[in-house]
Amino acid sequence: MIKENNLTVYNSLSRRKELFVPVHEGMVGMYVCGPTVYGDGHLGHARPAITFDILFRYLRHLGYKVRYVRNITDVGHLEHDADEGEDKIAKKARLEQLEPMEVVQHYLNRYHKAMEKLNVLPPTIEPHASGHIIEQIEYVKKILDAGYAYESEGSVYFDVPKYNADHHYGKLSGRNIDELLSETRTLDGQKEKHNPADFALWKKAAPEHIMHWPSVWSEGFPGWHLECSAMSEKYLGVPFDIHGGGMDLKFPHHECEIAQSVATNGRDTVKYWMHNNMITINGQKMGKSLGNFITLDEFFEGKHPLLTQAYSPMTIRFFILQAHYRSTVDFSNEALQASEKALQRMLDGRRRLDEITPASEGPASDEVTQIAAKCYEAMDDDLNTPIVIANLFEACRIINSAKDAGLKLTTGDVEALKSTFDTFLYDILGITDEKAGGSSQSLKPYEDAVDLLLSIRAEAKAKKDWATSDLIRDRLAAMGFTIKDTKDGVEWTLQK
RNA sequence: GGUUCCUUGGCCGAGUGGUUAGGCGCCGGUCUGCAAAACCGUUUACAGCAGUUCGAUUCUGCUAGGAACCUCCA
Repeated sequence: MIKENNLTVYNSLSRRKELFVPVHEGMVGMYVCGPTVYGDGHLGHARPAITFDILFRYLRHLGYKVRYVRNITDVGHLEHDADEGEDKIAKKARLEQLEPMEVVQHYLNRYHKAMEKLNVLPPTIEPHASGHIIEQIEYVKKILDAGYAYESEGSVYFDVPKYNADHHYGKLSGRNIDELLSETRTLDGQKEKHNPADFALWKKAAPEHIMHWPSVWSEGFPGWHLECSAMSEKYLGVPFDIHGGGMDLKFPHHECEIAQSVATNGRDTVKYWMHNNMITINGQKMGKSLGNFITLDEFFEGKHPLLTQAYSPMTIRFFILQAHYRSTVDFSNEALQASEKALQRMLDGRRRLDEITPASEGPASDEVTQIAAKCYEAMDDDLNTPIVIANLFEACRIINSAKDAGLKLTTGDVEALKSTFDTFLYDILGITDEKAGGSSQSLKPYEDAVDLLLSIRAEAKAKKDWATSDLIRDRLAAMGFTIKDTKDGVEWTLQK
């Protein structure tokens, strides 16, 4: 059963927000371009993963059965000039003297671990490009049959001008063919192409190329853009609902996907194209090739010259969600620290909610019920997570006022607030509270020891023995414990 | 050069043709043996110029600055 809703999403193709209506009632197929696994995941990878995780979670919350496909690119991406067409994965493998698939597995494992820390749900299907060579070869054949491709020296190229005569090549990125024809840079292999704007569907492997497969054209490997067309259609059918990815993939990657799909199917296969914006560092895109990226593990451990401290995965997640997914967001320690504190305030609010004793029986007030309604409204408005968060902070203010300023809440208020937090903060935004789960058995005796010290301090305080009480407080603080004297007694936490 | 887009208060970041974003910080207050923490409250903005309008931060044009893409890239 689908919840009553008016979800609108910004469709990059139409450049406007559109009401989301699935192709098949009650079901959603979404495909998101996943990572190329030849290096550690960095902050940039977290953006699409989290953005589309939110979409995935929200669609499921609304009651849709969602098939979420996110691919693993482990073949086919070419290095530029100097590498002479050698596959990126293969190149790295040679440098490290490992099997290509060993490199893939290594980085894929690390990627999965980072995603798990960020509480990004796994997609329902995670296909590897290397596992779909047959499908990709079949796809090339279909494009050849449709007449939009040609073979040349063992490689197969997509005939962009021919395609553009029948359809519009460039409609997603807003490019027109004339400028592409005149401005595309000359790369090697150019002579084989009829036109510089044409792109490879199948590439004949050079002798030193490690990863290659047999085909009727040559021993080679599939072109850069083919895997997403082949795998999305295989698992989601035609047409399907949502295709996502980073904005940097609009051209050429997604433009070429559209061309391939339209050439094969004679129609558009994607209903909604969605693109997350970039994360910048000092105003510039964070990326592998720019050498200015910080890996996720470096964030979690604080080990990078640009980082003044470690940031927890939840801080990173919250930081990303505090900006809209279509805006660029600029990394800085100051911004991350602000998010860290903001997240604490949010989680404290939820925890304090459990400590509130309702002042009376009764239904929830309008002020309280409006919060959830506003959260739904914000999510429906193209996943406006910053507004959701702002509304949850409003809920925090109410909770804190009840706790500290005598605001009276009814049983209905408290229940409604709990439900709002659990739905939006935990289920939809995917924020977890690491402290809420209770501690592991092995730590218990140590925790008891800290409690014991603090109870001695309490006795000292009662006797106005400030020297002893301050000694315990200050020495514990020096070890990394934060001691909080609250109205209801002492609380402590250990900073990681 | 082309395409697309951005410029909001000390900082990060929403949004809107007239009505409170939110967070962090600052400041004030409550609490406290002191402190920290916590909580409450407060603060102010829409790059510049011109136009449309009763009224523009929000629409249009120009100027300045910046970004992404045009090459693997989230």
